[in-house]
Amino acid sequence: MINEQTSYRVRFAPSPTGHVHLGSARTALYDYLIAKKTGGQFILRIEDTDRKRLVEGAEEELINGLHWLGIDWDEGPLKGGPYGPYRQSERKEIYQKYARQLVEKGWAYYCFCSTVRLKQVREEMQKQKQPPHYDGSCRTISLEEAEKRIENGEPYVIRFKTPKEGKTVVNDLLRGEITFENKNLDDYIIVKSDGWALYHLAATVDDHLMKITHVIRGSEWLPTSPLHHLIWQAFEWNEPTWVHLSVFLKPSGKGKMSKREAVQLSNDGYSIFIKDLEDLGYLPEAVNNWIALMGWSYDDHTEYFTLDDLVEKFSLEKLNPSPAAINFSKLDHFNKMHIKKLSERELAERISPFFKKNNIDAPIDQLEKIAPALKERIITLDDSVEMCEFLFKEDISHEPDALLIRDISLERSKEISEKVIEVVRSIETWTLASIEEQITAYMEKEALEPRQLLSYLREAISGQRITPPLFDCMYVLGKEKTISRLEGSREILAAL
RNA sequence: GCCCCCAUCGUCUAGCGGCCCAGGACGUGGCCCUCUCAAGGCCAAAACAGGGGUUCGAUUCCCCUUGGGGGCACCA
Repeated sequence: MINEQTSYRVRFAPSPTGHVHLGSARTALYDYLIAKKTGGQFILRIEDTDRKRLVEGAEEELINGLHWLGIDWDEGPLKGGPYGPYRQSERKEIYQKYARQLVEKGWAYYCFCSTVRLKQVREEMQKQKQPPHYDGSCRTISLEEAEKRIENGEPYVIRFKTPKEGKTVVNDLLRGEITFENKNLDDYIIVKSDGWALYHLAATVDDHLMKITHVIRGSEWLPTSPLHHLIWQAFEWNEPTWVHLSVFLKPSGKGKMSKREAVQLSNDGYSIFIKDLEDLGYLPEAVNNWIALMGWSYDDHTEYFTLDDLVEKFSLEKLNPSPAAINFSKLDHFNKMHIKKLSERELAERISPFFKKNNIDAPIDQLEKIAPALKERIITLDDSVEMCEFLFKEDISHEPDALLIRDISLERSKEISEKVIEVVRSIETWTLASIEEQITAYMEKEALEPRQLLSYLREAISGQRITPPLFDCMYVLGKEKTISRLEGSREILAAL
């Protein structure tokens, strides 16, 4: 049963019915990693057979999300491939053909029960404390009679004829053998009355036709896995290796993510949707690193991974089957780590869009100069705007009181605000080193503490209480602008 | 109600019978460094759900209980 093939063919098969969330992204990532690692192929397949649930733009969002994360597929939409089409909505006839095969082999049957009757049956079963299953009343209809009724235009579905006795054993890579009593299984519908195949049939047929060796999917599929196993057997096809991933729980660890929690999260500056993460200032590198480690580990201490590292180190055997609570402070941590690893130029390029979004004209070259200081202190990319927008704005404002130098008289403050301008003027070569040297010398001369003079200068040139290191700020601001801001502050003080 | 899965610090996890009076990371607290904010350094508190077995020896294997999660659609 275990697949001996060394290069894996895996598929990520989302349905375009909403936003892509962390759980799907992690499945896609694992698919990508194991395909790359084994020199196999990663197939993207769109499962859009339920026409009613389609959401406009969802497929585009999905593709953008994967691109942003750097997860590229070998076969699928946009790329094509030898086993296409890769959109299930374009494969309707294929599923019908195989469904018919199942009927002919006696593994499936036509069912003419109305939804009204089905509902009644279910309710009756529940009243009797039985699993709410189909009662199998159409099982006994002969193929001949069924075909006649179909010809007469009677609506029908196709059901899988699940054995009533015995057991079905599914082999999961992480959990081993899982045994299900057939009597607890249902005669699941595999083709709807509109002629579209349901997941169970469509995915099985596609996985076979696309030569998938390993199916990596969420553990919400575990309860229907015996059905899938049975369908594979009915076709006498070689089953892929099943890997059911754990689910993600909400940050508290109690229950899975609900809509309410998702809203609460976005109020806190977080999101479980991939499309939001970019705008929130997260790096795809960090997101990958973070989700990779939710349910997988490499050893007892390594935590920092690039995508390439992951490709090299990833293995299905180290997957953890237990559910994992989402921990956003860990995302922040990884974001900091990956920001630090960025070159100054790269960081400048990545934060630039956030300045644009805030209508601040921040030249890349300037951003690059402040990048070293920024690297050490921003958590998300957008933090950089708040921290150094004053460098690029024309006007800044002050609370007059904030300009007062601590522990000295107002007169002395005024005097220093005057003199320090001369010191700055006298700096001939505007470099980080000379700025620091001259200011420090002046500070000593006046017997001022750093917390006095430098705090004043910080407020004077920025209007902010928190900035990157002062000398870096002055350096990037430029001599002229520094002087004019010091003059502005001097005026405010003089008026007090 | 029925079926299935899971179970180590608050959280993510290492551990696949003795290396473990349980290791790492995030977060938390303290100290040092310091021009703000960070970063960095050092230190601390913090876990094997409970009960039975198996074994010379269980966090590791088995069973039960409890707890948590998932599923029971003409959705995936």
